[in-house]
Amino acid sequence: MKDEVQSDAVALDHETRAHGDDHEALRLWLRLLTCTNLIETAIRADLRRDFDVTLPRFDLMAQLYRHPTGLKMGELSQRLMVTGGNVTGIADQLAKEGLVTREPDPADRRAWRISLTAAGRKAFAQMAALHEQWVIDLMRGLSDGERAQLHGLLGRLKSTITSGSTSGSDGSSGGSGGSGRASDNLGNSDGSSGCG
Amino acid sequence: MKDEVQSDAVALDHETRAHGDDHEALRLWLRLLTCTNLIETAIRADLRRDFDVTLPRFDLMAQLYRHPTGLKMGELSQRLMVTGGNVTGIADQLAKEGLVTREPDPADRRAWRISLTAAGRKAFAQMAALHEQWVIDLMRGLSDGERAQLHGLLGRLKSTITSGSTSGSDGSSGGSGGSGRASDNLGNSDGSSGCG
DNA sequence: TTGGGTTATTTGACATCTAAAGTAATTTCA
DNA sequence: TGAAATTACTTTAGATGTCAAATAACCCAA
Repeated sequence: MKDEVQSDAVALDHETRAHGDDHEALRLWLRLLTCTNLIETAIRADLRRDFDVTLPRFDLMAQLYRHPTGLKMGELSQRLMVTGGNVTGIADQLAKEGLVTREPDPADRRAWRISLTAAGRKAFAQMAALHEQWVIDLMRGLSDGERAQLHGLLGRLKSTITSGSTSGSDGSSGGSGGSGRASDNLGNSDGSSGCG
Repeated sequence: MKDEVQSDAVALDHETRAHGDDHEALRLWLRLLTCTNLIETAIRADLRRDFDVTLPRFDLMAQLYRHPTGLKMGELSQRLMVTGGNVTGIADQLAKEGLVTREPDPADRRAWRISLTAAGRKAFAQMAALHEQWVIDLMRGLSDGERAQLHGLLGRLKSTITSGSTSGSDGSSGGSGGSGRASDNLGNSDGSSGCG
């Protein structure tokens, strides 16, 4: 084992792009992006290795696991923070694999109610435990206090973004605001790649 | 202003999936994911609206902007934290649009050296200024101190993940470590969607 | 009750991405 | 030197994702 990996070897990533004269807000954003990418990549690999399942499928099942009653496509779209069309595809596949069911919503003929099948619920439960352990592992370098502090700050950041949604500071950006369809999915509350 | 937006209206997102008995590390991860998604979605929409450019293309150009000498495909792959095949595709398109050039690396016939063309450099410079303003805007809800603190904590998290890469805590996860190819891109340093 | 406007999903065209396999050039090392 | 192991990229197949347009069902009001 070469000893060069540890000490000075600066990792290359988004943040590397940051420059001395960049605003600290920009550097903060790049670092946030890097952390998310690192964790996501790790979990994705873990899920594939141990369960041969993809992250989006896992995420969708995770949401359903919390709602035995089932969720509508739109609700899934919001919680997963992806477009409706995307959910259609993933749900279709899971249904084809017998992990979820698609049933017409009794109260609204336009909507569908998606829920986990017994097989899906069982499969997810197994994955969830391990998944949670992976996340705990990834975070174990931070102390309890640091994690709490980080959680709090991210909460502030989230509410900041969610509320001041008009975006266009005052600079030169065009007017705009909610454009077409993508904004339908905004205004969620916290992420979905959780587990059980 | 309606007072309903602030108080109770819980946003739906990944974090919504978190449950009372979930480990706090898991909730932290979901919140981190949500924040990243929110910012990414906003910036993606801004880029499309004002410059009709996609985020990955912007990111790739951002990296090159910092390196007038050019970067090799592999370096781009590392910094952008995506697979090599992905970079091939995006670089090809940018080349076709005349924004970057692909030249054989004089020192290594296997490698290519990608750099911005004059047009690409000019185009990026225009986007960068506005992009940085958008990010500053998105973060303006946090005080200088909070941003600094967040930056620091994320830095700790990043180094934590980067170093303790063996992943399998001690729990039941399989052995593993670097699997096949994706891990080639790990070990970077901070994100890439930065701007000028 | 009949329009018109809104909402829930799907579809289609494309742009990203990953994972895995293939190609070619470089290094290592006996 | 010369074959084995590496490294840099590309390619292929398939899964995600977005955006915009199309459908269908719901809701409100005149």
